[in-house]
Amino acid sequence: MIVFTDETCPMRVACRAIEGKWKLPILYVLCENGTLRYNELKKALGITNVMLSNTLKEMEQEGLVARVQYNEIPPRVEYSLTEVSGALLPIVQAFCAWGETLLSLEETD
Amino acid sequence: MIVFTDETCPMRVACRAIEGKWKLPILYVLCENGTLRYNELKKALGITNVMLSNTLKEMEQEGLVARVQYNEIPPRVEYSLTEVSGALLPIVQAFCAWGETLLSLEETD
DNA sequence: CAGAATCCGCGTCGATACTG
DNA sequence: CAGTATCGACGCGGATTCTG
Repeated sequence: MIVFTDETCPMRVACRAIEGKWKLPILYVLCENGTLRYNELKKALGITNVMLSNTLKEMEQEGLVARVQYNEIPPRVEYSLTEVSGALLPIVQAFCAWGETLLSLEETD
Repeated sequence: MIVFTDETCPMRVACRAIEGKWKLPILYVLCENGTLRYNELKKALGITNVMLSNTLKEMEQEGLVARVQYNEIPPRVEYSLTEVSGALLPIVQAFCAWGETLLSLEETD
């Protein structure tokens, strides 16, 4: 029987990579909109500074987002997908499509 | 710009459906193994009674798992995917494949 | 076997204010 | 503009025990 408890269970590894409330949403808006600035992410997500900056920092370390900082005034920092997270694009889109069917199911009851 | 804050954002709807620590893992083991009994789920996941029974109850109400109870002694209850959650199968598998690539990346560093 | 009940720590998450 | 600092609440999630 396939189990989730194995350290090498791929689903376990994948789940750990996107755990938390905001990682998937962040990947989503980056998928849909491409490169975004910090405040654009914030608006698109409806997230607080604490959660956004912490989550982005984690994701950067895990290689899920790329951060580019321009030394201008006012500051400009842009976030985008990486090679690793870019591979999630079809999955994100399929997952989204599934969300649409859920939505249409809700309407009919 | 595509935003996550809209109530009708499909990603938002989809995320809400699988939120929490255990819903995706449960769907995964049901995808991989087919119908499972309560204790089989428990073993495959490494989850406590509280979390398993609560999460299953939620998922049943949301239409993500089907519960069939046989009135035998000792009791037997079997859980399986539904039409709605069955649609997630390709996504779960793709997500798993992504987990494999993560795993292979970990090995090489 | 398939849960329900209870108790509780700790991490998640958010609001608010502040800074280079 | 792009964050950091601090504080606090809430509830997720777990250990243990018990039941039909």
